[in-house]
Amino acid sequence: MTYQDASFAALGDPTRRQILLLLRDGPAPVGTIAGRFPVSRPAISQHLKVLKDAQLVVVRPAGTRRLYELDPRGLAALRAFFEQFWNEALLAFKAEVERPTRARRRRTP
Amino acid sequence: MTYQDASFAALGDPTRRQILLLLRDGPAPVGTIAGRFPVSRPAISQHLKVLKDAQLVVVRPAGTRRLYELDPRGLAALRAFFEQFWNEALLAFKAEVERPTRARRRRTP
DNA sequence: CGTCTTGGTAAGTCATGGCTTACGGTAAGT
DNA sequence: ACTTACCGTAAGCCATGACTTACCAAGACG
Repeated sequence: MTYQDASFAALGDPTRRQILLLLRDGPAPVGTIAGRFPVSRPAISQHLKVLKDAQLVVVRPAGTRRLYELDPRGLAALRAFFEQFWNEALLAFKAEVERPTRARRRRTP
Repeated sequence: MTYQDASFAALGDPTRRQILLLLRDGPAPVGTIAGRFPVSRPAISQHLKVLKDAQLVVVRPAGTRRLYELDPRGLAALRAFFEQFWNEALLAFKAEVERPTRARRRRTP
């Protein structure tokens, strides 16, 4: 499984998306993150593992705690993918619209 | 469930992402799409339903066939979300780096 | 009309994934 | 050294979801 596949799969879960949104405010330890969600701490640990495997977050040990923060690598990759797809889709739309006016009648003939 | 939730969930499946990539080349009927994948036609129909509910594709009946094509609405929404998230994440990174030089020693004191 | 093509839906199977509790392991504080 | 705080992992449960086959509706076409 590529990192991109893993990233999209990771984004499929609402809790994981919320975690990413939360981490925009800066690094946070597991306990703090878990405190914001109605699920157990191990559940959050598992989500963080998925996000880490997808290169969407990185860990940094700090004493007995582990600080998680956003990983620019995965985020940049996702953004690039979207940007490219969007552009190509736009081209397709244009080509569609500008297609040699086929049966494009005003009023009824 | 919001359209955005539905969109991200829809992107979680590799086959559905492939379908979207395929539809960049323009509208296609179900049979043609199904022919490109190693799964049955009903499976594709179900995937298309998910994509439609997520506003990522639209259907247009054409005789006995149904042409599926990309839906700019959902795609634009996703792109906007990513763009915003990326920008905010960038700000967070900057704030992180430019934080009042805390214990930033050159060489060892 | 009858038939053939096209495709959506129902029902059932099976794997996956998200959750929980229980446990173990490491660093900090006394 | 003993205890406490923090967190990852294992094991098991259960809902969800991706797939199959079977069936049915509707437009094209002789």
